[in-house]
Amino acid sequence: MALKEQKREITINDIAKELNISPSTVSRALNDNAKISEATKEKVKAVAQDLGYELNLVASSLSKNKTNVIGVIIPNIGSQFFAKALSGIQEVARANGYNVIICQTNESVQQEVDMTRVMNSARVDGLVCCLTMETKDVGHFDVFTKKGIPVAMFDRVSYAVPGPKIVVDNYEAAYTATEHLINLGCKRVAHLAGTTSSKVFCDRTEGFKDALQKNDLPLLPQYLLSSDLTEQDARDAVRIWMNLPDKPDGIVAASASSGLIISAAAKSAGVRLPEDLSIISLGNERCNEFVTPSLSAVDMPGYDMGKSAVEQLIKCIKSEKVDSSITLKPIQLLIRNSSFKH
Amino acid sequence: MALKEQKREITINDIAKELNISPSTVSRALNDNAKISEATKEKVKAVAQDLGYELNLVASSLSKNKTNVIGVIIPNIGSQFFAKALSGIQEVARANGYNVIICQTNESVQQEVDMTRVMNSARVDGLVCCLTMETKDVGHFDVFTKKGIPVAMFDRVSYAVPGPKIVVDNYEAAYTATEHLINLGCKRVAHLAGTTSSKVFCDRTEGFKDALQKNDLPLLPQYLLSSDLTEQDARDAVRIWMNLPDKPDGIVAASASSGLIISAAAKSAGVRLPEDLSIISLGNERCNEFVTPSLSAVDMPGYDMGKSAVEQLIKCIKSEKVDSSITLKPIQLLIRNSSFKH
DNA sequence: TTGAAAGCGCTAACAT
DNA sequence: ATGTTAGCGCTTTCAA
Repeated sequence: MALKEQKREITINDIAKELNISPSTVSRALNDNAKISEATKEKVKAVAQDLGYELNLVASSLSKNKTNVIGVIIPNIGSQFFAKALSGIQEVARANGYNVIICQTNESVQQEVDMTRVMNSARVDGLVCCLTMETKDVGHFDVFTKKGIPVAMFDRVSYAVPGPKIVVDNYEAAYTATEHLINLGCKRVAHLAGTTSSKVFCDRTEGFKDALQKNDLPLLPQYLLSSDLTEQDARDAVRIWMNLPDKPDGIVAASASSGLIISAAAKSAGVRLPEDLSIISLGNERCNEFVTPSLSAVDMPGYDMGKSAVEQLIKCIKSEKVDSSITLKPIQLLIRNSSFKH
Repeated sequence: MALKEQKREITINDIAKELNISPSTVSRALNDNAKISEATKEKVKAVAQDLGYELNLVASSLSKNKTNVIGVIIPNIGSQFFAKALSGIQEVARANGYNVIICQTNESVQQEVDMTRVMNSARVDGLVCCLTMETKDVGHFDVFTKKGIPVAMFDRVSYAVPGPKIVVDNYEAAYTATEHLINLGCKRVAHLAGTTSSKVFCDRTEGFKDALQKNDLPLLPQYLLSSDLTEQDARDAVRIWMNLPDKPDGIVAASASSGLIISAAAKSAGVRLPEDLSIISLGNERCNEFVTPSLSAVDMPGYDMGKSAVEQLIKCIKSEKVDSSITLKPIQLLIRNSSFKH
């Protein structure tokens, strides 16, 4: 136990006194203001260093009415997609001198609403956001829009909120994945879909349906299961499908995690992969390479999306214009052994 | 493109004018000060709501000399251990009204040093930190210690910095894992160790060595490989070991990721798991359950460690005492098929 | 090139 | 129970 030492922080006033100059000169010198002589700058910086001065960002923010902080609201850090996005966000932010404050919503709309209030109170200069799967109403972003604080959204976005959007074509992702299975020779392709309240998952479902139709395959209702994509949902889906008289011979999983579970469940049910059943997941995780058979996937570029979101956001902050451009990031079909034609 | 609207923020002064009372009364009312009449509080809150007032945390922080922000410095968000820790940190922080600003060091000491400066400038109320594998000198934390700002460290800690420490017994983890393989009948147990500049990995190596010794197994130098645990390192290790006349029949991997790669590499080299080779990794990831054979591991409780770190930190912040207690979190041996006795 | 002074929005000691 | 006032540390007009 050590008592808190009451060493007051060094301020620009301390530096000013030390040099017998005014605080404003010190401030300007430290900020490399053009009108300050090199001599003064050097002296000021030397003393600052000597005294161990560090800018008080709180005071600076208050007086500049700018915090240099970007707020990030994401559903959960646990998913590799978001972890990568966060890395991208972090890196670009830091490289541009922004700090990042982060909140997870855990897919709860209420938490999302709460978090926007926190971000507003913190007076962030901009917001990067991926909505929860359930977010319908986006009124909680109005406060930023009204103040001209830009909000960049990625992946799960709402076009009702102005600001840059970074997305992938989820329809195409599912279409490509489904067609890949069909090209492999699959005749009975099933889809474990996500919640219908999320556009991302609706698009994926549409892509799935259209791929079947374009390839003259019937869409059997029992082959299209919608769920929250929990572990249990995935296991249930496999159980249901494998008890059908006409078992599917191909499965498109709406998420990376459900794909992994489907594959594991099918395997332990004695289904031979990929001979009897091909599987592909929408969303790729590191693990997909390690399982047996390795799991094919459509990769969504998380890192890139996070990176672009902040880049666009900073552009808005700097220009004081809110640009509602849409950036479509390319997806990538990763064919692995779970869907390999022999 | 929308032009930034210049709507000034609502302040307590606006509320004060509206009600013909003083700003301090407003401030007190909003903060539920005991000396303010219920009637006034209600009026103030009603008007605040009406006007869409939101506390300016920047101004509040400056005047209170307290930001309600906790800084977090971690090596990388990509690892599941840190992602979980971050979740724990986030949750406890938010539940206690703290915001969290996060920086990744990417295992770079220089970045770690830079990040401490940022955190200092941001005047965080406390710091949660997991050191890089290479951090030796910890002078960059002195600035916090001197000011009485608590620094809680977890996993990779330095006892040279005062403050709570949340750790696991890495010696025990490796000892337990190694002995588990020995009990299985393994006679030639190898260890892919991490860098010797990190205490965590040194402890693990010691645990490995001692388990061999206590069980009267020789420690052959070629069975103990130290590395940075990159993907390439893991592959190289497998190649080296599998070309030995006396191939190991058990491997203890110093990290979760290296364990997964070792297992995959061994499999594709045609080694039968677990018949010819048992594998266990120190650190568990979701993926360990999904690979074939499922990969045994010693689980390190990331979520719990993050949670405790913040709990202890907040205790220090509130009491204005820096408590250097050490919390040892229990580890868990997860026996899966990669080390299963038949 | 530098200084003086006001102000960012809130809090808190002191007064009433 | 409420008002007055000063101040947190910095930036920024305006003046010199």
